[in-house]
Amino acid sequence: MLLSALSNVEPLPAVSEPPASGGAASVEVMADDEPTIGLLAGLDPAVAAELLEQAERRVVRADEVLFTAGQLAHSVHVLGAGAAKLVQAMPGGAQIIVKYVRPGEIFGSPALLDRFYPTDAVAVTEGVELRWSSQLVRTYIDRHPRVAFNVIGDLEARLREMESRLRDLSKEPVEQRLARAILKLVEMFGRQTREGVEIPFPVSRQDLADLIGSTLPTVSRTVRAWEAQRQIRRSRRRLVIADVEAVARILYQENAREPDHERGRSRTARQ
Amino acid sequence: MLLSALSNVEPLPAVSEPPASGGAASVEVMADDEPTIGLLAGLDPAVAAELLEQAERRVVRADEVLFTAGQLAHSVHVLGAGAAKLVQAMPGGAQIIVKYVRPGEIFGSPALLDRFYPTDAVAVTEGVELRWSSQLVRTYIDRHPRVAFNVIGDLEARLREMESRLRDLSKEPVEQRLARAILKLVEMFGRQTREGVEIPFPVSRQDLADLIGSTLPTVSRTVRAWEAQRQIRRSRRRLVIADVEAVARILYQENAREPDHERGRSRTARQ
DNA sequence: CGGGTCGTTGAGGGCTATCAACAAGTGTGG
DNA sequence: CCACACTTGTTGATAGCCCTCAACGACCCG
Repeated sequence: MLLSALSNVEPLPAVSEPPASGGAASVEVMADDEPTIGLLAGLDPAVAAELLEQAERRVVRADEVLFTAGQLAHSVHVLGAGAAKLVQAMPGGAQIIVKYVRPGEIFGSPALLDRFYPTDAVAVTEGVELRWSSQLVRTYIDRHPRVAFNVIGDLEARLREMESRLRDLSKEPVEQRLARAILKLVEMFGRQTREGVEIPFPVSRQDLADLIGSTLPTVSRTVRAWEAQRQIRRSRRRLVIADVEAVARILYQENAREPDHERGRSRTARQ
Repeated sequence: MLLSALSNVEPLPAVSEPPASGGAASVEVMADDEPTIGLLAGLDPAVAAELLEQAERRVVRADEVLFTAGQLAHSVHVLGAGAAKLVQAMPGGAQIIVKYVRPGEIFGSPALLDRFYPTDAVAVTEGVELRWSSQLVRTYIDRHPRVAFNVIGDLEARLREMESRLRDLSKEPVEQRLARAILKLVEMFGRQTREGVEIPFPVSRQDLADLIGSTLPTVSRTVRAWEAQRQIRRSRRRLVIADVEAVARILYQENAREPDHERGRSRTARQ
């Protein structure tokens, strides 16, 4: 009964490593419609199916809050479909978007350690959420170490992603940070349409600002300029990237001051 | 033979959760001299001892490179003593310090997944490094799931730390970021001396800049001002924080615009 | 004591946050 | 279906933080 549309996931592709997600702008558009659930990767198909069956499935509406920061984390979450954002509110009302979550990615993993959720999680589209009680996952980890590796892999990937964002935030101007953020969205969620690549959920200017650590007016101006150059369009609150490569090219404009021909890094080169 | 000074760690304190390391400025100074090795937490003492014995121990000099970014990660690392920094070089020669590592913390965990080290690791003091081949750790994870939880816990903690830094970097001016960074160093490495709390290894202005995403001259100016106010001193290349509370107070100066009395967040409040 | 690294300080200007007012889009109820 | 309220986005003006460039001083090590 809990098992429904998703039971067809059973024949899992074995051990599919998540893409390395390096800092470079590998411009690709998401292909698969059926999410690869990181947590189940590489498991004996029977075990995977069993674990999948025990997930609590739930349809979520857009803008629904999946959990909030500070709650005791009781379960581990994965999206079966849809998308969500992890948001951290700051004193004063500002907020940052820590991450967009796509189907298959684990979130809420602090549950495994009986910690508190560090962020709010908000669905940005209608979708399907799978939840496992932390206790259950722990028993699976005990019996199937592969599950632990899958969690570790996911956390490592997120850590790499955060490191990369930290780097960008420190050293790149808004324009490039914004380009990078959009390219990342394309890579994670982009759907090819006739008009270009579409991000299939609303992304407001404020969202973009919260993603790159900037402000609404600044983001607006920048995006506007790109709209004027026909690189980006907007159709009913959704971003459509008409010319992905043009956006990617922004990353290399005027940036990358030549790496300083001296052997030892000169002083100014370090910053 | 490999087993030497560290064998006395055997009677481990059970299940010591690492401190939550929240965003707030809990001003405390490190107390324990014998590191609690996260990887071994909560294990049967016999197993812990066994695993500890299998570590490859190595004395490292200050400034020694423990591994470099891009290398295939063959082992999981922990410091038995000393301190290290994880550094990510950026095109153009700039770099950022991703993290300072203290004794007991796991680093180089990508090894578990046969990935590549994402950063350079450089010792900042003489110290002791423990290494386990990734293969060995994996067999321990298979047999003792607690090891996996320890890794997960460590990664979670780092993720929280990164989120917190991302938040600060987005929204705080240099002065406060700097104060926060210094307080963090105090919390992680600070030793109480007669003159104040000392960070027991050299931290250059450039290091501080790389830590907060700023530049050497700016950091220099700021720190200089604090030195003039006797909050901070320097003795042979080491930071000494004379008045920790004064530094902590900087976090609250002029910051924290009042949280907006309206019920719904006003527009400007979000940014 | 000399070279090199690291730190200090000044001047200048660009980027972008901030403030503010208006426009456009979206959804709702009459 | 239109009008209205509300949210979201646009655009201008301004200020100021901090990066950049640059030159000099201090410290450390051989």
